This record gives sequence, structure tokens and C-alpha cells, in this order.
Amino acid sequence: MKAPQKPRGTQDMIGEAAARFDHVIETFNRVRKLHGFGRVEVPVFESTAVFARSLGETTDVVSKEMYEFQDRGGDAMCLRPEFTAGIARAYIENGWQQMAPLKLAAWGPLFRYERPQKGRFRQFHQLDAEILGAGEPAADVEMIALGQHLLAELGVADDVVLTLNSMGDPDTRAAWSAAVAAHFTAHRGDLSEDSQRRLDANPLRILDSKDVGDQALVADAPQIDNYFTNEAGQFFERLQAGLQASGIAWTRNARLVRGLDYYRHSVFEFITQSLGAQGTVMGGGRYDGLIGHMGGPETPAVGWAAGIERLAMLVAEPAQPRVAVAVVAVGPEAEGPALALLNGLRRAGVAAEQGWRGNLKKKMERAGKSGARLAVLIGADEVAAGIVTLRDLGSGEQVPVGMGEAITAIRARLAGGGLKG
RNA sequence: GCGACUGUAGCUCAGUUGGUUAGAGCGCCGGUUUGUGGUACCGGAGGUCGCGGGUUCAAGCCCCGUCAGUCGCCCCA
Repeated sequence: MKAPQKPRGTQDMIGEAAARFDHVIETFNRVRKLHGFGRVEVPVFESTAVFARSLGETTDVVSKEMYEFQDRGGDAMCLRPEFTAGIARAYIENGWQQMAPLKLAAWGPLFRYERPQKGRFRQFHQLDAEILGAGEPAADVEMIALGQHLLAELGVADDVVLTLNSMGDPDTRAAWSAAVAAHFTAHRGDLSEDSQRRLDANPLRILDSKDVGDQALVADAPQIDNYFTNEAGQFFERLQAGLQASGIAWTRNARLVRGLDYYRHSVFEFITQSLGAQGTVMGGGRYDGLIGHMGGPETPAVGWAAGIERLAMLVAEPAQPRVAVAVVAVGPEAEGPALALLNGLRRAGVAAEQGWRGNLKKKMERAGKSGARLAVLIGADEVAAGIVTLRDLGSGEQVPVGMGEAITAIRARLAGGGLKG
């Protein structure tokens, strides 16, 4: 029989890889609570319409990257390719506007049928944060501050730079994108093949073309700053002032855009050079038009998403989880007392393990490899004397402790370090 | 979806111009006197050389296909 194989672009993780992944999520949960973001859970699959409507039928993600299927009832479903649409759907469906402004956070798997590459998977995972029902630039500042704080806590802030732009309000956006489209249309023949296609699908995307031939035309393209309405300009200024006050460094990238027209005002990405072509580690912006566009009440919102795998690759190797104490029992009479002690330790909040295979020597070997700081030996002699033997696995010192005081003694040792305590 | 490169034990790799039973290090398992780990020494298990065809007297080495990964494009977290 042929050995089974995981689907392309998926991953199996254990040990260090899983520890890194876990570390990113734990850090996110810690930081997001500090910033007052509550947890939101939404389904891993939704009606296809949820994403088709929110992302736009013509988007690559919708038109060729979604995992779509018909369920047994004949309904068109798809695995979520992103978080925002599902959260927006839930906001509308459940009337969460009553609780606005709402600060929400989520993480979990997302699916996109793409060609895998380093930092790009078919089942990948994101951290996601959104503020729904807040149109103030202060909300954008909070979003970015959360992202920046998270990256700092992960220790990757130095590898990453925040790039920022504004798409302005609808009037700004409409006038500017028309001017950009007109500019590129006038030079259509000089554009790269990819950019000619973009001109029809999504002209603003030409601005971040990697094609060197396009660069000259891009440099001459209309600047959004010349199209800001008063309101849009003020919004951007207040955002910048907020970042300044928050001590957050950033770089202006006037070419950073979002194609869909419900995006308004701020657009930002945290970028790294360390991951090759997939350098965006966190990306977001304000999408004031989305919820209204999906049939809900007009609701301003901002958010970002970050790739867990990409962050995990940047993070320095996190310490592997280790137990603190290894219980080593020898002989049948020691089994009961060892189990009682093991459970007692765990309930007292001490990470403990018991090796259940091999002779004493093997068990000690296991204890050493487990990374435990202390070993507790229990054999016939100890049971007869009503004690246990504590061994410091670093120094090798051993000391007898009464069975009744074992847990207290162990905790003291762990806290104080060393057996002398 | 397009182009290129790669694919040998659990991991990292070596394998000479195609030539007898495919190697190393690490890891794993066992041993070096009967209740004591981390070092050292000894031994062992583990590979149909990604998979399927083809060329050849003979293929891990050559050719084709396929699957997977990597790099770039595209897209995006």
C-alpha cells in the first residue's frame, strides 16, 4: 500500500516548529488582552457568497484560490480564505453594532489554493484583530500600536519596518484612482504584460509592480497627496500625530494600496527582508465601506492580519517546554506512592513527569533528557523509611525528605534553586 | 497559473567517468556487575536511493513522466 501523504501546502508540526507556532499565539493572546481586545470565534467555513461579496468576485483570492465545495444539502460553501469577511458577517447577523465600538481578536487556520513557497501555504494561520464601529483615527492608532507591541514582544521588531499610506476618503480615492488609471492607460503599450492586465482588473496595483520597466511610469504617476480632501488630509495627519505620540516609527510608502474600494484612509504593512518574496508579516487598514457593502449598517472599521508561520520563522528559537521534576520509581512497592506524589505535584502547579519504562538507570537517563531540574527517587528503601530522595540533576547532590513534606520541599527547591535552599 | 533548481536512513549530508551486499555524523535502541542520568567505550535496529516508466550487460548516478519542496513571477499574511 502506498504511504499516505499530506495535502500539498499543508504542514505537520511537532517539537521546535510547534513550540514556535505556539509561542506566537500565546504572545498574541497576552498582548491583545493588554490592549482590551476580546476573543471572537467565527466558522472555518461560510457560504461562498460571504467571501465573494466582501472580497469581490474578480479578486484572485475569490476567483481562483478558494476551496469551494457543495455540502450535502447542496449549498455552496467555502473554507475561509481570510477573517474579516466572516467577522463582518457575524457583526451584521448578530447585531453587534449595539456593542460598538468593538475590539476583537481571532486566530486560526485559513485556506487558499496557491502555489506553496516558503512562508506561503494552502492551509496557513493568521492572527487577526479588528475594531468595528469606530471611525476615529485613534482607532487606527490603536490597531497599529497593538501590532507594534506584539512584534516587539515577539522580539522581531528590529527585523520589521512599518510602512504606511492613506487612501483618503471616497472622494479622494475616486479622483486619485481615476487619475492613476488615466495615466497608465495613456502609456498602456509601455507597461509590462502583468501590468496591462492589472490596468483592466485593478489599476492601483500597478503602483507596486516589481517590473523594472514599469518603474519609470510609476514614478510619474499622480500622487495621492495632491488629491486629499481636507477631511482626508486631516485624518491622515491625526493618525500620524497619534503614532508619533505613541512612539511608533514608520515609513511612508505612497505606493502601498488596496484594490477594493471599501478601503479608506489608512493602509499599513509591517515588512521584513528576512523572508524572501513573502515579506509581509502583518498587513491591514481601514475598511469603512465593507459592512455597508455586505448589506449591514454603514460601519467604520479598521483591522489587520498577521501570518503566524511567517512570524514563527522570524522568532528566535523559543525554549522548548520542559518539566521541572521527574519522578523516578523503582519496584512495585514504590508505584503507589510515586503516582500519589506525581499527581500532588501537578495539582500544586509543578510540571512533573514519570518515566514508566526500564530500570532505574533508564529512568534516570530519561529524567536527564527531559530537562527536569529535580528528580525524585522512590524505591523500596524510601517507602520503608517513609521518605523520598531528591536529586538535583544539575549538581548531582541528593537529600532525603520526608514523604509528607515532599511537595513543599520540592517547591521550595525549585523556587530557591539548588538543594541547600 | 508561469519559469528554474532540488529530492539518498528520523535529521543534516557523502556517494568518485553508471560497475559486486549504499556510507558518515547526530538521533534512537541495547550493553560496559545486582538502586542512580548528563561524558567515554562497545554493539544494534533503521534506506525497494520520492514514485512510475525507459536506456544499458549493469543506474542512487543518464532520459521521460509524476509527486513534493525550494527560489523568482503572480497573489498575498
